[in-house]
Amino acid sequence: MMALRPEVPHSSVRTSRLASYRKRAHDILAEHLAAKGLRLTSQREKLLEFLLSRNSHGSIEEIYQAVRGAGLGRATVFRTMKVLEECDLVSHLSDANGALRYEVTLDRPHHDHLVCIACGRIVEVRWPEVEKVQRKSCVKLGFEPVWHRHEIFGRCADCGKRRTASSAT
Amino acid sequence: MMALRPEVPHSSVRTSRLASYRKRAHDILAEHLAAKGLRLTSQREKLLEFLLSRNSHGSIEEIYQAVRGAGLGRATVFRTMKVLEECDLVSHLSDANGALRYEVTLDRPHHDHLVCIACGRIVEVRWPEVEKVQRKSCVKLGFEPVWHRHEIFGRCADCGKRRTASSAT
DNA sequence: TTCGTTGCAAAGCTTTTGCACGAAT
DNA sequence: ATTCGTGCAAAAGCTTTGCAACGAA
Repeated sequence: MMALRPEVPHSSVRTSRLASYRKRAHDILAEHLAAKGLRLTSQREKLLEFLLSRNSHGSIEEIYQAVRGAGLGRATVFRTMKVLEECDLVSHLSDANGALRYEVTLDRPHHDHLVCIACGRIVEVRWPEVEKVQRKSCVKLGFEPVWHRHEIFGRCADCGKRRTASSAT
Repeated sequence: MMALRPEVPHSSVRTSRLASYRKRAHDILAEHLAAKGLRLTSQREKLLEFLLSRNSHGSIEEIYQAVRGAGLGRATVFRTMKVLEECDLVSHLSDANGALRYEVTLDRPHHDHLVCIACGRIVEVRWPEVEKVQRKSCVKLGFEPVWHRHEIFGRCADCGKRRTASSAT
């Protein structure tokens, strides 16, 4: 069921830069809340902190299990993820069952996902050409895009091999 | 809430061709069922018939409301849509709320969807280049695609205009 | 006759909501 | 002191499942 792996923003970053990255994320949240007359609570801070430290397409349930020890309720996780999405710190995708998953997007280029239906692994792929085609289509049709979802479900290399090994289809 | 509009397979087709189209769909279903040792029931036929006659991204609920008069239960609609999807007569997409929607795919080229979050309208778009990019990526990564989902959510031309008319954002 | 299929209602999941208490400003 | 946020549990969607009756082969 896909453990949450610790992951660093881009590739490997020095501690100093990491700290500033977190600070920036924190500031973005604080500003967003202030601008909307909302409050910076310990729950919102803890959840953001957790996401920044271990970021890998976590489902709400996984995220909740990880932070409930810190006293966060399930409903708060749902509610807070929405707030974080509003300030573009995270964005959601949905897994094969349609359940929500989130990933941190601050400073990360846009990408789409290949989702393995056998092991649940999620691979990120960058498709600049695809984005260009999409944008052109939308302009042409007068369609104003707000968000999109582009996921390919199938068998990853490992699971494909494992399958061929036992029975040839 | 998107009425189901009558729609003809491609553009406009003569009755004779339409009849053969339906017959072919029926045959595909019958063969699929026979091959799997399953049975051709009146419910499965009625549902297929309905979908062929009025095909437009119907949600399960809409489809159910349309055929319940004919004595089909909601569970049967869910179950039958899965069977029809297995023989490639229909395929599903999900709307902004994540609920299932189905469309007939027999003889229809692959396409993706622009979904209006204001009025629910679904526009189909063909993106051959996007498909090519996807295929290449999958081959390169050894990822064996099974199905995919590519939907852009936003405001359609009409809803965008309607919005600008009242308040400028 | 056999066994897949159906409708119904109950159960399952994920997500949302109502409410009283707690906390940020 | 306000007013928003939180946790809990209940409620709400959507989909699946158990089961006795039914019907296709």
